This record gives sequence, C-alpha cells and structure tokens, in this order.
Amino acid sequence: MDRRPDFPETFARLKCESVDDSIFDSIQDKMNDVKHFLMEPKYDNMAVDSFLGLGMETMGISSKMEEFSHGFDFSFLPDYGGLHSCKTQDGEAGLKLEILDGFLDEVDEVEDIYASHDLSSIGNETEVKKKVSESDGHPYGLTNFSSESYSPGISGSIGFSEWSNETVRHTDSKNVSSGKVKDSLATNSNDMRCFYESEDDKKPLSTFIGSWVGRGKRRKKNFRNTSSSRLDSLDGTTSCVSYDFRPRNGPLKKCIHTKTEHTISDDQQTSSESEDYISVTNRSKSRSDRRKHQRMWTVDEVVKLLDGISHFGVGKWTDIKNLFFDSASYRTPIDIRDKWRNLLKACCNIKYNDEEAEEKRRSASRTIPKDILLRVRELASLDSKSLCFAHDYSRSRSTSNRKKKRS
DNA sequence: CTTAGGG
DNA sequence: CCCTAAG
Repeated sequence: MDRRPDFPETFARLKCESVDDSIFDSIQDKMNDVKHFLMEPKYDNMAVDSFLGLGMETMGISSKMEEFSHGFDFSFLPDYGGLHSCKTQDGEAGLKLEILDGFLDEVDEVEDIYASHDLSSIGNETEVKKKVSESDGHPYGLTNFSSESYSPGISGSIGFSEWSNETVRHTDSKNVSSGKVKDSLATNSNDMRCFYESEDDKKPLSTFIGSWVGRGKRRKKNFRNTSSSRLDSLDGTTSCVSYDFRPRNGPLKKCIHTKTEHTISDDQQTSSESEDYISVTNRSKSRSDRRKHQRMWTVDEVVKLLDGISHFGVGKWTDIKNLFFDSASYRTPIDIRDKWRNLLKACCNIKYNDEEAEEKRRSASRTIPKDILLRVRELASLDSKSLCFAHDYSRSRSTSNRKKKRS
C-alpha cells in the first residue's frame, strides 16, 4: 500500500470539522469528479462508492474499503453507519443518493431565494436556473424557458401574440436551448401540465416559511372559535422562526416583533394565557397578523394566471388552479381570484390616467410589467364582469377623489 | 364545494 | 390574504 504521509491528516481534519454542513463542503470538490455518475441512475452504486471513497484513486490509495477504512472512524458521517454498510447495500445506497439530492436541492432552494427576492432581477434568475440545471442534472432546463414561450398555443387564438413576443424578453430570451426545446413542447394540456409542474419552484423566500407553517391547517374552518386562535395554528410543533423577507414598504419591524412573540408563546402558553395574550396584543397585531401568510406574486405566476384565464375564462378559478398552479399549493383558487382582481385595479389606474392614478402607478403597479397590464386589459375586455368591475372601481375612485378635493 | 364580494 | 354568504 502506498499511503501518502499527508493522508491521515486529511481525514483527521475532515473528522474534526463539525458535522452539519462542513462535511459536504469538504467533499464537494471530490463530488465534482463523480458528478456525472449521479446523473446516471445506472451508476448508482459506483457513484456512492466514489463519493464515499472520496476519490481515493486520485489520491493514490487503494480503493478497497476494508483496507482503506482500517484505523479510521467514519462514524462522523451522520446516520450513514459505517463505510462497510454503505458500500454494499442498495437500499442504503439509495438513501445516500437521496441525501445527496437533498444537498443539491438545498443549493437549489437557496439560489431560488436569491433569484426571486427581487423581481427586477429576472436576468439573474435565469442565470441561476442555468447554473442549477448544469449542476444537478435534473431536467431543470425546462424552467429556462418561461411559460410565455408556449402561450401562443393557448392564447394565440384569442389574439395575444404580441404579448407573447413581448414577454419572452422578460424571462429568458438569452437561453440558447430555449427555442429548441420549445419546439419539442407540445401545447396540449397534458404536456402543459408537466411543464408547469416542473416550472414550480420560482419560490420567493417566504415560500419556505409557508411550507413550514403549514397552510392546510390555517384553512381550517371556524378556527377562530378555538381558544387560542391562530397561535395554535402551528400546532405547537414549529421549531422554525418564521420571518417574512418579502420586500415591503410597511412596518417590517412590527411584523418581526409579533412573529417572534408568537414563536415564544406557541410552546408554553396555556390556552387561557394565550387568550390573554390575544386580548392584550390584538389591536397591535391585527393588521400585520392578517397578512401574515402573504406571499409575493412572481411575474411568472402572473403570467400563469393570465394564461389560465385565457384558457378557461374568468371565474374558473378552480380549473385554473388545478391546471396552472397545481404544484403551487400555496395558491388557492381564491388567491388567484384575488390576484386577478388586483390586476384589474392596476389596470384601471393606467386606463383612467388622473393624478392619483399616476401616483398609484408609481407605487403599487410599478412592479407589474406594462405588457402584463396590457394583457390584463385585453382579457378584461373579453369578460363583461371584469369590465363592470373596472368601471365601478374607477368610478368609485373618481368620486372619492371629488370628495377629497371638496374637503 | 365553488364563487363572489367585502374587509 | 382572510372571512362569509350564496349558489
């Protein structure tokens, strides 16, 4: 055996490092060597062996595990058992691959955080997506061309082709492969569904918060009748401090305040105590509490919404949700309907161009691309109810303007 | 259960 | 985003 003198130190150092994330960091270089194996399922065992062997061949060391592991304690690998069990059993190998996938997913999610944190940096987002699709071998390339790329297939018959051309620019016109894959995309609803599912994860940061706090329980009816109301909606099992990172003009400080108080009180307060807590803080937290679970709508989501409306029509919110937001469990049909309503309002602000609308456009609808607003208007013009709403909305707003001016 | 409307 | 009423 031809062990190099520095070899023990290498692993001694490795062992000394804390278990949580540093192990992965240490072996990440080695992982690059075997990355291509991870992409090919048929190399599962090889991949795991190479991964756990830490590229011994390249270090000039025998690849025999028995020899290699002699004298070294690999128990620092959390839950992995010894190396012996790792290398032979398929089930365990699968487990390791899952763990690896988990790591990669984490990388993916973190990058998504950065990507979606700022809507204006869509260019960066596509960059990130490219990187991810390169690094994990998952067909993430699908996300590189946005839903606009096939929207002519659905909405073209209604005449939004200029919209489609317009918006491709917003997402990923740079992607070289985009056109090629786009051609291979059939536009029937089945393929469309797959596409949207793969396109799911443009997650704003609060997505993860949402998945922690569990939207399902929140939807429980009559939960207000329970003694501790929403404080118990987390079921006392939360160990994560929820935090809302979405960009906002409002009092973020206040928001954090109430949330940390919640997490403190969740575990220990009895129901009567929390009742007192509610009565004390009800007034102060009522506003922020109401929108605690708010999640920013990404441009892509709005596009999906518009595609859905042009596909099913206004009012078919459940259908739109099922087909276009199936993977986005946090968007209920009601949420989608509300977003459409808000889009109509934003539309009115442009349509009726008075001073206040100008003001509002700068603040509220500033983040909405103009082509989206154009498309909203076109869709609204096809729907009588939307037209009524827009008309009523603008009228009520102008009357309130008049009242303001008189006083 | 789904949608519409108000908050 | 939440709640409620109506179909």
